[in-house]
Amino acid sequence: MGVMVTRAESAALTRRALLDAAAELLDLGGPEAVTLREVGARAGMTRGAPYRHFADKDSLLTAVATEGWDRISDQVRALRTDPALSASERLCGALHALIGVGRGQPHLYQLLFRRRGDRPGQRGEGLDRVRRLCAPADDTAAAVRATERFQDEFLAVVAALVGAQNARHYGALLLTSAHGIAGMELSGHLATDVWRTSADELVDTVVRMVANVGETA
Amino acid sequence: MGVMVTRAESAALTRRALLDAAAELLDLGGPEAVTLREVGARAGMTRGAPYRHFADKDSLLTAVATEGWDRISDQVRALRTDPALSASERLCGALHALIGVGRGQPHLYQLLFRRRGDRPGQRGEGLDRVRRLCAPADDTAAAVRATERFQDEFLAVVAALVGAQNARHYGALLLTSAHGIAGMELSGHLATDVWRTSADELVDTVVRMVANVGETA
DNA sequence: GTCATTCAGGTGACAACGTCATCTGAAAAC
DNA sequence: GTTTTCAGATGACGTTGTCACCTGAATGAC
Repeated sequence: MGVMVTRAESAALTRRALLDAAAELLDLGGPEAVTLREVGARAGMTRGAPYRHFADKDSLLTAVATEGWDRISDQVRALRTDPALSASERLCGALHALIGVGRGQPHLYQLLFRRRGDRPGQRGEGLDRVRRLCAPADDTAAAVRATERFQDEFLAVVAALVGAQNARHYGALLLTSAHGIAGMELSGHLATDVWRTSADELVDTVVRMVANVGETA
Repeated sequence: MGVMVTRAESAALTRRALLDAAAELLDLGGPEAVTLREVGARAGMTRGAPYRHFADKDSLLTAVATEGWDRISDQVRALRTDPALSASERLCGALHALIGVGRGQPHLYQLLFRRRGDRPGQRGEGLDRVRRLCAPADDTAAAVRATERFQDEFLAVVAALVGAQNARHYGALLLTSAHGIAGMELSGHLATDVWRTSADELVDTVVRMVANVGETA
């Protein structure tokens, strides 16, 4: 086994371990279960160690969300550049990719669509009064970049179906609808005796409606 | 001022005060800000008092959500029975009522669509081993009833526009869409340079699409 | 009217958590 | 070789949810 020497490599490795542990705990029990102590323990360290890599717990979760967005963006990109798929198939695939996250990793999904700027009361500058590195702003900026990348990818998929003119409006419509479907399925508000339908049916209907408009208009 | 005598009246009054305090704190700073100590203080009591009226913090929040659903249900009912409104106006009104909650009371809105059965690790039976009253199950059952009432009201509004046959499917479609629009507006994911549209525009588009289908079909 | 019971509320305590200041040892820079 | 940097450990503090225990007043039985 290669002995780890350089400090940069070690830091990158521990940061990765911290992110993995946080993501795993998030999947298991939501943000409440992401305890800095448990994260540190799973990464083979003690409680205060994460503070060397993340400003606070919120920054850690934000970094997890950033990687989640990156992963979805990659999925959408793969769909968009798959020559074996039609435009509508690519769109359906992108929407189902999003909903799939809601099903498989509901806590991560909620984290992805968390309210921005919800950073709870910061208690002033601390940690030897020096920690200018890994400031909270950096993590949020990276998260915003990641979501923008997803939005661009998704917009391109929509534009291929309804044209560049209507892409923005109908892209927002499709994304918000899929988000609402995923959210209500996730929260259990969709599986009621009242609505006797499924998330997949709803997605199909929305896509069909938008596709019809895209053709006629 | 009338002196409070009977114990039942006193209990009902303090329960009301607790709910009001919790709702106010929720609006101010989200569920994290709803501290049992602060709730008790605002209700003129000490920290442990709420446990005589609610099983735990989660039950208190669930009760707040129940009242939120009740209020929205009343709004929709008022719209539904307003003779001065057309069917589509009633639908738009109901959707905007929901989105209005997302704008005015975002934390309450998120609480309304919170995942069911997310009750975090209950630590066993406590409080003198007697507290069979105000069990957590009661609050959740009441919350479910409240959401069902909303669903029924909303379904009736939709049925008046697209007919009873398609009401369930398109009702779910409209509700999920509105929920997604509200959620993404609330989280800030809608106000991006990518989607140059607004929540109101999206709602109008969705309603128009569904109305068209309702007419043609 | 008397007395036992119920029960809303107060109080002390505990564990868990986020976070900070401080310390330490090794890598890195010079 | 010396100094600086910095990842990580450790002790500590304040806050929070929750519990067991206690108290006093309203309630119901007789």
